[in-house]
Amino acid sequence: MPVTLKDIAKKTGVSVSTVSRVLSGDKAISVQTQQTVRKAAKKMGYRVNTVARSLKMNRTYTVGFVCPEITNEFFMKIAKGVEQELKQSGYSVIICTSNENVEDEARSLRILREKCVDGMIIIPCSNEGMHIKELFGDSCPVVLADRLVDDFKTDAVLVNNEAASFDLVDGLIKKGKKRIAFLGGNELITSAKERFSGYLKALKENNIAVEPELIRFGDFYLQSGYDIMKDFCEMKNPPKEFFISNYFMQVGAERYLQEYQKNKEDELTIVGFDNMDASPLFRFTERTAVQPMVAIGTEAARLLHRRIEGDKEAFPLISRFDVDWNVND
Amino acid sequence: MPVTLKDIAKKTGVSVSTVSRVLSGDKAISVQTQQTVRKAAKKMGYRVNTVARSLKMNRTYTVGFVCPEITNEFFMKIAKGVEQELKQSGYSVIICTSNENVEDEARSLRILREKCVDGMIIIPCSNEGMHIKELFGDSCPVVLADRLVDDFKTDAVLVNNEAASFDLVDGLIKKGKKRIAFLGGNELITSAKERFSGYLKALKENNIAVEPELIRFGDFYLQSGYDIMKDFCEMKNPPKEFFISNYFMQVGAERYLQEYQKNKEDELTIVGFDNMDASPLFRFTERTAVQPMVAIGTEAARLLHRRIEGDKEAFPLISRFDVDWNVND
DNA sequence: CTGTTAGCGCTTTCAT
DNA sequence: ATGAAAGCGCTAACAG
Repeated sequence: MPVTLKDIAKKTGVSVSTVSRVLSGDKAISVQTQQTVRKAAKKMGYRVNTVARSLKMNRTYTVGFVCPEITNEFFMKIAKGVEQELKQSGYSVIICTSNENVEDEARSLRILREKCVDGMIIIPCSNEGMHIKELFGDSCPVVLADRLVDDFKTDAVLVNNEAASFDLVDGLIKKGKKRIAFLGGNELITSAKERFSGYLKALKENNIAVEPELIRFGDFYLQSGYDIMKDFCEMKNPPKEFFISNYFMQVGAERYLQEYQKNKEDELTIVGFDNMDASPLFRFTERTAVQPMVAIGTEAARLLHRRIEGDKEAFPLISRFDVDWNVND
Repeated sequence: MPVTLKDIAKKTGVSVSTVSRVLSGDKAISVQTQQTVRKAAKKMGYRVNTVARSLKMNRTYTVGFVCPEITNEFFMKIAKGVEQELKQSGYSVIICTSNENVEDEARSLRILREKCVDGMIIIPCSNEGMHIKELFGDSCPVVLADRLVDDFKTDAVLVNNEAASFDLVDGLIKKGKKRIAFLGGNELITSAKERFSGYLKALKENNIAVEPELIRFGDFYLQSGYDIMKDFCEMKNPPKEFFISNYFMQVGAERYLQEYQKNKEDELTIVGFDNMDASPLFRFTERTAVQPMVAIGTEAARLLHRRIEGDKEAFPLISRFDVDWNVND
């Protein structure tokens, strides 16, 4: 049985409230008593029961983080930023997954709601936000990261997707490339949409006609990158330049090329989003826009913290980071 | 303000205890009352407050998961197994990081202890276990994953490291290779030690003398793989076969080779542990032992669950998985 | 400076 | 079948 304040009170002969005061650093206690209590607490191995404290204070010092997939390095870098930042203010983070579907997402949100988290950081798995609004709308602050939802306006932290993908595609065009294939992410998702806009904008500004057969959408995961790259390569007149919307689709695309194109002397070029530890091993990926993943998490955490503390300013606040640039080789 | 049982009681004219009974599925309540209460609860948007429930029941239905680094795909696959499995029994998981140091690990453990988790799954960052024992030793079940600690015997789930690395090294030797370099992980860590034993055993059984200059230990992270590979390649008489102790060190080693050896026609061969999405892009890695990462998590979770439910059988229980084999190309 | 008291929201005997 | 009452461990007025 864990030691409680009562046990310490009994042992030291003071009241429970005095023990509570000492242990929560109340200065208005005689040095004498402080010492006695602290010593006893230490000796008895006292650990505060935060469940009881939370019930009393109506504050759990816990925030929820929901993302589509927990083994995804991109999401976890954001989670790392969140955790690092919030830890400093005494919060812990419960990480939940939506497994890329709205039902699981809603389930996770419900659990977190019942655990009485003080705030939520969500990387939504779709463009739907009603379930978020219903559960947390007016009771607990919510910050979105990486993506927005259509039907719930709240604080969010993202990157300048359109500008970055414009720059990437425009760069290829300036080098004389005109047939640039587009490997998109899940079309429901903000970042996929915005990166596509950037692509279109670059073509338009350079007066290049859109070729619908050069545009394909996947789901931001490896297999879709593999499959789409395969389809492109099997066209009668395959493109040689590619914009790939995220890291995992790059891995898939590079794997396809590695398996089936290794002996061909084609000069293929890939540009796209993000850069991870293994990226320098990619053979065709040339230039990438790299999101400041940890910083996205840190910023989302800061924003959330402000809201938890009661800051009502400029709601909703959408914060956009610029990407960094990476050149391979 | 969230709706409480009291609110529902007031609204429906029954007592708080009746509402509680209905909502926790007690059958000994008139169908009439059940309906009324349920309807009211739904209409008012009632959500149980698990903080209060936990305090009363002395059970939080929360377990802690502590690992050295949250952005590490290997650890997160284990976490995924844990989360998937435990979710089915109504538990949620708080994931914390030790940042690869014992102080942070102890800090995380303390927080989890204060949050009154029902159990712990730990991937320890070193061979030290006293802080774990002191905090949880007799109050709350602890299962270790991937690694053991020296001074605290408890349930654990690992793989057959020695046998796997023996097989890998022996395989190279049988192909006539005699100078196999060893790139080790953090020497404090079980898996690093056991993989080294397997290497030594393979040399010994094949009557090959150990060459100390072919043995180097890193820390299981990319940079150490890079650095050690560099050192090996800069020897007067560099080895051509390598055993690399984990995936991240493989990435580092492959990156070094990619940067500095790309035009040389050396026939280098790498074997080692684990296989991730990007592994097929590795140029030199030939054969790997792949740990069933998700299954390790699942098993650890099952074990923990049994202990939480009070199973005292055969303590401590050490469960070892066999690895799978992967051949590149 | 310290003790007494009340109560956070819930579950659970014990009555009835 | 239902209600009254106690209490989980803690904090916070309010007294003194």
